[in-house]
Amino acid sequence: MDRSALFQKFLTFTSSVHEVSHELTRGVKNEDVTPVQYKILEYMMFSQPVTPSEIADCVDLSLPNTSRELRKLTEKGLCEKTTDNADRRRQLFRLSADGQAMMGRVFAQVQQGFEQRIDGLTEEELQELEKALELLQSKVFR
Amino acid sequence: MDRSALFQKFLTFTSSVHEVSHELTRGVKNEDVTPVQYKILEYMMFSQPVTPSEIADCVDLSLPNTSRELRKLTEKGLCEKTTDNADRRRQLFRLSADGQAMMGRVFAQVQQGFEQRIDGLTEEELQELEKALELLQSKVFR
DNA sequence: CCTTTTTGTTATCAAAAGACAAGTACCGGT
DNA sequence: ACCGGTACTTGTCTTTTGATAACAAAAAGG
Repeated sequence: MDRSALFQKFLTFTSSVHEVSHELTRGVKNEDVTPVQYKILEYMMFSQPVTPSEIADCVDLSLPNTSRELRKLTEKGLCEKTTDNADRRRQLFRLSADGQAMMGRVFAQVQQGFEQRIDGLTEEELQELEKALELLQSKVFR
Repeated sequence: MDRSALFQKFLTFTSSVHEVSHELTRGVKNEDVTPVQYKILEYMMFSQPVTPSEIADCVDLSLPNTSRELRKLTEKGLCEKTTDNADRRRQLFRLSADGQAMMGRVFAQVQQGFEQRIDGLTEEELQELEKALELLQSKVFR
């Protein structure tokens, strides 16, 4: 196997993935959140509740800046803050009803774009697709 | 096939791809370019020469801001500007020797990270990998 | 108690990025 | 030669993001 050729394919592939996901989330700009704020909300969709430290780690933001953006999101009514009673230094953030609703809209749009892309594929092709996703996920993108 | 389940896998997959490519290009911050400037240089690696309009389209930047960033990159000696003689309104940008060298370093580092990830895979697994990349590229990320 | 450490917030400042108005130079057609 | 459109540049202003110092509150461990 020619490793360099494989690497080339890897490069164009990742570039395509970026392009497509950018394309799919394009409509997010309608909503009143900045890119960084969106990343935070997206992260909160997967794990809730979260502390500022966790967000800072995963979204690659300093703690002070994370705190600032969380405050802005809270002011916009997209997330809510509570104090952890087990350790009162820790603050727990979760999406508010509005935040849930907004991210729901975004994901629905992304899903629709995805469905459109795989529209017309046979059942067999879908199965191959799933296998390919799992394979790459387990062997390269982990 | 459960489309929702497939969509879920798609989501976690793209998120993993982002994470990994972020991880692989982490060292770029050593070089003296901003993220936007890096995207421009990366684009120039694939197609050269390019006009400001093409860059603006592909990197999703307004023309004035593209022009500004290209000026900065030129001042840093990372790219060069020439006028298209066929149409003297058009400006052609290409990487300078320094720019080529820098992007070469970055790509070498990315390649090394990639090799490391696929290290230990058998010849057969590599073949499967290639197939999977091609499949996803052709059916979803196009 | 009394440090020390952890967790988070606030306040600034600077750099990067986005938006937009205005201007220059060139092309293509008339 | 003129005119409308294209390609790009310049200048300016705002917002977003990044970095850092200083602070407060709670926990952890003597």
